[in-house]
Amino acid sequence: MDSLLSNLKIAVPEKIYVKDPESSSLGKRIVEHSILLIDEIGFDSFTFKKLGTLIGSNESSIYRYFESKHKLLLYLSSWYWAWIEYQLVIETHNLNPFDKLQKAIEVVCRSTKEDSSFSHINEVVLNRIMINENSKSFLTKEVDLENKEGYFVIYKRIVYRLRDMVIALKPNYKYPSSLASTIIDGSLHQHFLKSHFTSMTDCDLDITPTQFYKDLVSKTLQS
Amino acid sequence: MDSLLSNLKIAVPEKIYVKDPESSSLGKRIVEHSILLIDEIGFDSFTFKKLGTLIGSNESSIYRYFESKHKLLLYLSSWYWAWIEYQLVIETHNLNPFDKLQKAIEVVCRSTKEDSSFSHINEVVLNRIMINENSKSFLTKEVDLENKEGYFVIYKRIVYRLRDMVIALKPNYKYPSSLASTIIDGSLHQHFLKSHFTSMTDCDLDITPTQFYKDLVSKTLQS
DNA sequence: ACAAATACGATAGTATTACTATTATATTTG
DNA sequence: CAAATATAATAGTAATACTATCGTATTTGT
Repeated sequence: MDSLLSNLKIAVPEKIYVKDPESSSLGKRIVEHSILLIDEIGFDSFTFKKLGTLIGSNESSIYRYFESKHKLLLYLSSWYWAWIEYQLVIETHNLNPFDKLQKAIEVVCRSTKEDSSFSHINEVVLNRIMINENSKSFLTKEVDLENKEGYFVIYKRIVYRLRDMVIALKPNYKYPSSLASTIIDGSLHQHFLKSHFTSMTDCDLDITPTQFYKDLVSKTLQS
Repeated sequence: MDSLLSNLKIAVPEKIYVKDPESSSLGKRIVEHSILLIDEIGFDSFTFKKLGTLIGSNESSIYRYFESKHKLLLYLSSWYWAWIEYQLVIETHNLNPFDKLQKAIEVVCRSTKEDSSFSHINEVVLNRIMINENSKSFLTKEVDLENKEGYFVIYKRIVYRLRDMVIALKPNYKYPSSLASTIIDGSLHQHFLKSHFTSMTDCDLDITPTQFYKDLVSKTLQS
């Protein structure tokens, strides 16, 4: 899988960036270290100035790639979901409807354990960022405008893929879209609870969000 | 009826505020209009200076009630969940386990349609704020510290109540806590999708998040 | 190889934010 | 009526989230 990925470029909606960070080594360093810095100090405290200092570059140079830190978060989010989508397509290929959905849940709910190192992006850390910060990419007053601009297409496509698998397995189920979006958003939430509010989840070292959602979905669709 | 009486006067953890906003008319005006202003411009653009101007008071006076806008959000969130808990206890009283859980789901998932006007707080608008901003109250780097300080006790108590109802109905179900927290967080998310990402949810004018979660839970626990 | 285009770094500047501190005045209470 | 308390007004600070300009380095096309 790693070798396949090395020939593929994760495609992110163009309007998100001013200049494609994949097109230069500075751009790659910006993305690479923004992930590490956001993970370390949190998105709220993260600034382009701090990032500039960290990578020995200038604040103004970073603005030539991303017009704001919010756009950078949208970029990271899109990249993450594109990467998940890639795994989703490959790993669910050629399975029967039931196994396909079960495998899909596994792909979207599992926590990333290994940095595939086919790129400058550390997927383990990026996964942590998504758990802590992903909601902030759409919980804004500009969400409708940004949605129109296409900034959330990849995220939505994942939900559609899951929804279609639900429909394929159980055509008369009434809430395939809501079930799909609940799994995606809910599993990030369960991972968060696991780290910060252990009393509100059953997930721990032994039980994973994947198991919870696999069980939930199979019971919901069996009857 | 355990904590019903103690919640009649909506009780918020004391450490959240510097001075109890319920103790003065200025305090009440701060809370009342912060809700309206956050709803209008969003929490990210909300500042104490703007609120001061709006209520014809001074920024510095607001700081005597809340030490930061984040603490104010924690206050609003606690107030909201305390108010939900109040309804939860009353409306689920004396029902059998199945009806009790179904009613509980209704209470936590329904959108507020009427301002009960028993206070200066507009519950309809507060409900909208929770849909858009509630996650921001815990998705921070300070979450563990603030959790220790007890800022999330009411929110957690709601999850525990739901969890206990799940256990009462189906003692051998493996994931009662995760199911409970999924309902609470997930229903706010479904409401958000309904307003901004209609293609990712089945909820609309006819179908409510309540229906989706009632169906989900009864199917999950029946088998 | 050379000019032109582009990228980057350095510096400066702006309006706003998220506060803290001080003092003066108004209001409540004992 | 005095003392205590609450509020308002003003000022100030460091940081944020940018924009603008300019000079130099690097890349590129011919």
